[in-house]
Amino acid sequence: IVTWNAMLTAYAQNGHVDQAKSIFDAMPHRNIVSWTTMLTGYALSGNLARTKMVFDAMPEKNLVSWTAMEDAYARRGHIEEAKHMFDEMPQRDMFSWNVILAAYSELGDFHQAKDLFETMMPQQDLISWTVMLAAHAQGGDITGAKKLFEQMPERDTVLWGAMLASFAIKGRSVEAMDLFEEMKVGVAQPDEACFSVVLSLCCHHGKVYASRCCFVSMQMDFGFSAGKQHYCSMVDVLARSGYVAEAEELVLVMPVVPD
RNA sequence: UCCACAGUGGCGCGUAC
Repeated sequence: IVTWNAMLTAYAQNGHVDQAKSIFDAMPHRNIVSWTTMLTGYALSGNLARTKMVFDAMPEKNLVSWTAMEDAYARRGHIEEAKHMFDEMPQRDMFSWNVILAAYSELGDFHQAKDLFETMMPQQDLISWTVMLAAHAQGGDITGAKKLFEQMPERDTVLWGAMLASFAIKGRSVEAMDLFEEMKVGVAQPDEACFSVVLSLCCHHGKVYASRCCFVSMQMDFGFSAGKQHYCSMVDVLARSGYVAEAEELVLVMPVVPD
């Protein structure tokens, strides 16, 4: 059953929900994991009606399936239904709390999010903090975001990335770059998303040399392979700075399909 | 008791509008 479920997941999470359904029907046995996998498969494909049908048809439900349904509504912007799931579910854990928190944040309902975070949630974890940091930044309160960041007892790469992106999006380039330098000396491990943010920042300011250093360092020092966004920034900054031939060369040699 | 398969966070792509 675990092997069948693993197959199911492979199809369902890669956009082949119809093949997943075939496997689901062909499986000798199905358990709650199989059902929940199908539920998320339909949710990922954007078919909310089918998602709900699976949820209703499940022979048994647990916290994971309730949360998956809650998340499916939240991601389609159906906050009322998501909240309803949340209210109706038999138990709650950090996942279900964070889903509803992220839903308010995503909708730009900062006050609901803040209220939930500060007074209603029984506790908060790193993910809740990251959502709130992003919510502050999204609402333009970069100072509040920074304060949250500095107060954090623990920080992971995603949280650093959220702070970095918040600075970058609000035009606080110097702080963004300082933060990135701090990461690179070993305080935290930057990932591809961090490099994307920094590259687009360098690009935006027309800093060809800095862009190039960043682009090279990402691959040489950190072992990441450049993706479409990274190439896009490099090509952009080169071309805009008059290095049209170099930009063209890069497009020709890059292992990415140009869009 | 622990270990395999399903649910939550940052940039972007895609999808939708």
